[in-house]
Amino acid sequence: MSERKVRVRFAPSPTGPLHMGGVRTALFNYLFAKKYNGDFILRIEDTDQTRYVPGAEEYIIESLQWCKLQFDEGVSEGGKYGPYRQSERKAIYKQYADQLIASDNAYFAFDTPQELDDLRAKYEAEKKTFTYDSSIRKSLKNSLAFSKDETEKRLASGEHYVIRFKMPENSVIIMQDIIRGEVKVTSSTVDDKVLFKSDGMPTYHLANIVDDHLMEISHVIRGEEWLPSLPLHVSLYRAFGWENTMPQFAHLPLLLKPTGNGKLSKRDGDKLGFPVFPIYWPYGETARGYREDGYFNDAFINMLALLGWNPGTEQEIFTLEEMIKLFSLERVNKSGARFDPEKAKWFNNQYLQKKTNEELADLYLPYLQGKGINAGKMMVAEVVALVKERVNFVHELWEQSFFFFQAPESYDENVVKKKWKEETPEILKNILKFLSGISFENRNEMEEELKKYLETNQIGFGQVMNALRLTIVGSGMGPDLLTIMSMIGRDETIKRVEKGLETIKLHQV
RNA sequence: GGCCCGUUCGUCUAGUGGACUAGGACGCUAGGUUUUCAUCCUAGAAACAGGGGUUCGAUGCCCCUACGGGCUGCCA
Repeated sequence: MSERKVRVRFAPSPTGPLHMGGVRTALFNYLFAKKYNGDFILRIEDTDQTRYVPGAEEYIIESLQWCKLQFDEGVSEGGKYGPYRQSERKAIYKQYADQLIASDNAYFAFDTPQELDDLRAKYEAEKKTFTYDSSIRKSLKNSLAFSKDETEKRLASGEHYVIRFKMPENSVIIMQDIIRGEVKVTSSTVDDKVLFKSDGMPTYHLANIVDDHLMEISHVIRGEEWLPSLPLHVSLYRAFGWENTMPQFAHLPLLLKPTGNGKLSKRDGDKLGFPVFPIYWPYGETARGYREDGYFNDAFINMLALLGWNPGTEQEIFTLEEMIKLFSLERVNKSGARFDPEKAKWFNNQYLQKKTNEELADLYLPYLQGKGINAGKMMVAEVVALVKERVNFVHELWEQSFFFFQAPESYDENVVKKKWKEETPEILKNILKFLSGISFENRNEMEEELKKYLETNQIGFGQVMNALRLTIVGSGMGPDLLTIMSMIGRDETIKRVEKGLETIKLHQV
């Protein structure tokens, strides 16, 4: 067994906001690394200068920070395998491409993008697919087809060229994937991928092999969309002579849309009303984030972890530490996981219910201040205790508890219709007198008094409570009414009942 | 089209040849608790894609079909 230190990398491309699928890939890498006391590395794959988006790199870092996924090495942590930004490693790649040319594993190609586009279009018209491979490479413009002199001449003249991998012919490439087991592919079905671009930058394929090798990456854990290029990557390791230190591969199942077909994409969020990104993306076409939508970072991570992985028990709520302990790539599913926004809410609910009233009060206080309400923490904690089980998010606390802080501004029509009877105003007027004569200090004593009062006056409990609630809360919802009354106090209670008596009567006319 | 990967309740999943009357969770439905609403409790509906093998025995192994997904760029 190899005693190699576990080193994994998360290698996003800074082309926009990182979506939740990417966060999950980072999570699985992190869990795996920490489980084996290994290193978790951030490498920025910015080899495509045309797709670079300012702010994306910072966004990625902030997102993962919010998720509490700490890197051991990376663009901001540094490390002895740096630099960790591929654009800053530019000088490294050319020599490796040259090495492949020298060993006859790669060749120069002079076909212009336009020529290739035309070829693809021509093939398309005949319902065929153009692939730059061993069957055709000899008839295209490259150093395999040209004489040595011709190639030299073109190179010397400064003609643009790319370096393509000379994919081995007619061999069966057998690969091992930790999640999927053995995967076999006939090499002839893989095309001669570009390794080095005419702008002097490597493609992903070259850069990722070279960097993983140089950075001593032990395991490559990435999305399933990379599985088709695994034969190429394995062939590259072989061509370089690095097969004995080649990392082990694990291709994660994709995250699918909640409804319809296909993998989860940016647009789905707007359409179905849930965030696709971890945090708010502020540039260009902005996008909402889980953080801003009120999700707790640990709930978000927990939810993500269970999409494609589970420890085989019935436990569903895990701390990061528990996940690290229990994680294993062998227990990652093979099939794509459809994301369910409803279950995401449930996870947040679970985390919210676990918080203490004081913790929630601290989170709720700024929200209240935003509404212009200055309430003490003790009082808010009391309120939170009464309504927290009714909400999934901190911001939902407001609609469940606003009546502790301000009088209702309207009255629910349906409740008025159902509970506001002809005799109601008369009953409430009498209740008003009763209320001004009792203490509001103790909720239970209030109930005793009220019961006595209702009994002597021959009034039913429900008859008065529903209407009373309507005037105090504005609808038929909320926690125990006497508790609410005792908390807002006698003056406020009486004010609301009087206002209700006025307003609701007017409604009836 | 070609290549590759996959397929258990609507969704996330448990299941590693007999323990399966296929378990849990979300959601849904019904009942109970609650003066209201929500919570909570209880119950319920709900799945092995289809067909062939292999085996004494297939959810689990093999093959085919169907369906789903990914890739097919000088993108990653």
